[in-house]
Parts: sequence; C-alpha cells; structure tokens
Amino acid sequence: MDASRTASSPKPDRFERRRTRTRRALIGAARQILAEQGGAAVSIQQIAEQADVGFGTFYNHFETKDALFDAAVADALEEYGQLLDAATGDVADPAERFAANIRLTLVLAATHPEITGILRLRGMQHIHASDGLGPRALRDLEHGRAAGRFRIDDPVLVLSAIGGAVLGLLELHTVKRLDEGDGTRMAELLLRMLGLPDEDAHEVATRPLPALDQ
Amino acid sequence: MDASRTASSPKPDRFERRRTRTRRALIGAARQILAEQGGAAVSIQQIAEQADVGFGTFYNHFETKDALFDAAVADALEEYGQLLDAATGDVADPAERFAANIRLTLVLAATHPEITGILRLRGMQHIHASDGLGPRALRDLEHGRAAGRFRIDDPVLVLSAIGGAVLGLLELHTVKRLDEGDGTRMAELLLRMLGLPDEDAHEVATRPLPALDQ
DNA sequence: ATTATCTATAGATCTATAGATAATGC
DNA sequence: ATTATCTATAGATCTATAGATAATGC
Repeated sequence: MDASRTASSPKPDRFERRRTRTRRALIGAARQILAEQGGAAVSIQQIAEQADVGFGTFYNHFETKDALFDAAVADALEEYGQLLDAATGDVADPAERFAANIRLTLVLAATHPEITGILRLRGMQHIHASDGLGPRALRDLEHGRAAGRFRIDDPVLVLSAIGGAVLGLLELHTVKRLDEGDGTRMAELLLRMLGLPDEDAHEVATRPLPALDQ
Repeated sequence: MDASRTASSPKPDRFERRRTRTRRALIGAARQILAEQGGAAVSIQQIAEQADVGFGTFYNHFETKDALFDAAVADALEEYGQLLDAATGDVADPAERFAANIRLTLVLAATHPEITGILRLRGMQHIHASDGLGPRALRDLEHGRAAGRFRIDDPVLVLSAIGGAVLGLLELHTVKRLDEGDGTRMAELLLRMLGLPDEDAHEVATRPLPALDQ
C-alpha cells in the first residue's frame, strides 16, 4: 500500500475516479431508459438529467447518443454473461449447464428486469457479435458436441435458433406472466432440439438449479 | 355493371382511388425505409420525399410517424403471411406445412428482402399479436398437435421459441450468406423440438418445396 | 362545391460548442 | 496549473398547421 503506483494501471487518481463515476452515471441512465422505453425518442438533455449530470458533460464522454446506447447495451449484456458464468461455471455436464443458463435467464427476468429488458430489445443484434453472449453460448454448444451430448451439425445455425428462442420467451414475458417453470419447459424444448432423447431432456432440465449470487 | 353502386363498398370514386394511391405511396416509402435502416432517425419530410408526396399530405393520412410505421409493418407482415398461405395452403400434413413455411421464409429472404427485413426488425413484437403471424402459426401448431404429429404441451411457449428462432436465422442472414439448405436445416431442428423422431424430422424437412407464386 | 394535395412558415425542439465555474494535483 | 463539469446559446433541424392550388363530382 505504500509503493508508488505501478505503470500498468495508468493513474486511478481522484480525477480519474470522478470521470469514471460520471461515465457510469451516464451508462446507468442509458440502461434504465433503454429498458423502460427502448430509447428511441429520448434527447441527450433528458439522458443528462436522468444521470444527474450537466448537459455539456455528455459530450465529454460520448460523441453521440448511439455511442452511449451501444456502450450501455454492451455493459448490460456483459453483466448478464458474468452473472450466468458465476452461477453455472461449476456445472460439469454441458447439457445441464446449458439448461441452467436458459432457466436462470427467466429467473433474471424477475430479479433483474433492466438487464433482461435490454437483452430482449437489443440482444438479437449481438448474438453473432464477437463479444459477450455469442462466443459464450457457442463455447457451450461446442463443449456439448465434443462431449457427445449434442447432436448438431452447424453450431452457428443452432446458436441463432437458441438465441432467438430465448428472446422470444422474454418477449412472451412482457405479454403474459411467466415463472421459473416456463424457463424449464423452454430448456427442455431446446435440449430436444439439440438432440437429447426426450427423457434425458426432461431429466436434465429439471435438475436442481444453481442460485444466482447477486 | 350498370347497376348503381351497392351501399356495402362506400364509394370507390376517383377521389377515393387517389387517396388510396397516396396512402400506398406513404406505406411503400415507410416499408423501404424500415427495411433499409430501421426507420429510427428519419424525418417526416424525408418520408414524404421518398413517397414523392407533398410534406403536408402526410398529415392527411397519418397522425404521427409511428402510426405510419405501424401501418407499414402490419402491411408487410400481412403480405408475408399471405405469400406463405398461398404457397403452402394445400399441404395436408401439418408437419410438412410447418417445415415448408420455415424453408420458404429463407427463400423470401432472397426474393423479398424488404419484407424479410421488416420481419427481422419488427416481427418479434408481433409474434403474440392478435393479427397476422401469431394466430397463423398457432393454428399450424394446434393442427399438428391434434393430428398427433407434434408432442407439445404449451403451444404459446413453443410459438415463442419458433418465432424467435426464425428471426434469429434472418439475423444470421445479415451476417453470413445463407441458402435454402440453411432453411431446411432450421426446419429440421425445429421439427425435432416439436417432438418428431430424428429420421421423420429429416424426411419431412427435405420433401419437395412448394413454389412461391409471386 | 368538395376534397386532396401542395407550399410556406411559425414555434418548438435538439445538438454541439464556447466560455465560466468547480475540483484536484503538485 | 490542469482537468472535469456546468451553464448559456447559436444554429440546425423537425413538426404541425394555415392557406393556396389542383383535381374531381354533379
């Protein structure tokens, strides 16, 4: 604690911390606005107000509204991925881990409506992005295939189907109250699609569900 | 042909035809704009220009930009549904008809990019709407279940998965060139999800595909 | 005479920036 | 002295409407 700062982390001085705080406030405001109303018709002025930040400060951190929204979406989806990784990282069976991730998404819809709202509205465009969800899900699919659990030819095609199906479920959630059981049923359907025999799919999808940390 | 007009159809006089033509021009412009760039940042002025219509005329037909876009989405999705109905209405086997609808959607992605572009961007919000696609797809699912072809408990949940999967496939199409075979593979995956044995799913998904009229 | 369309414009935003103020480092 | 934030504002849209023009009906 007495050593001078290493060069690796540039300078977490008070300037930098204030800057980061302001940036977080803007991203937080953008996340809330995105989840609540999609962010289509919001002015930079309103965003700054929501973030409790001076109007001109916005331009100190982002060039355009879209740049902020993109950062906010990336932020929320990264948090989503980390929540799931933390909860299911220890599950050894790829099929079980896959099912748990699906089921936990529906749990998150109740506990983290902001994240799942953003996932629902913007997730589709990120399924095949090089960051975050796509690679994570692909990794699980490849594991399952390598383990002989999933009988699939084209993981990328399957990823499209799975990602879309999950977003469809979140969409249904806005129309009709869903519970954890619906997540389990969806997981079972998708395991069937992945090639598990019916009984296996049911058994795997109904195993005890790991808890979320947060 | 000589009788005066019946009261049922009010008055298709030249006024009305001109009005309809103008409205179609606005909807056509909105469809094109929606498919090309989502329509987020387009002014009413630009829409009117694209439709080759005076600016003030817009307000003669729609109260707001969103109202026009909603009408344009409904128009495109209705056309999508009718194209599929016309092509697969004669297919007797519900599973085969279902698969053909999926496969033809990918054909349409090549021949009707405007419609599939709108489907991709706005379709999710219409899966569970009372008009158009949702009811059509639900009808097919119920038929298949009644015929003992599909082993599913909750058609609405399944509809979410299928609708999302198709939109996910269209999203993939924007990233990676897909062909008819990808539609067939997706249909096979979804038939498996619906409970068909693997061989049946493959056989049904690869039957000769009805042609589109238009 | 009636209806739809078009042109022009007032008023209301909204964005981007300039310059002033506040916080921190040294 | 430096950096971030805030306040105020000019200029650029954009929307909605009013009034003029064109098309059609009778």
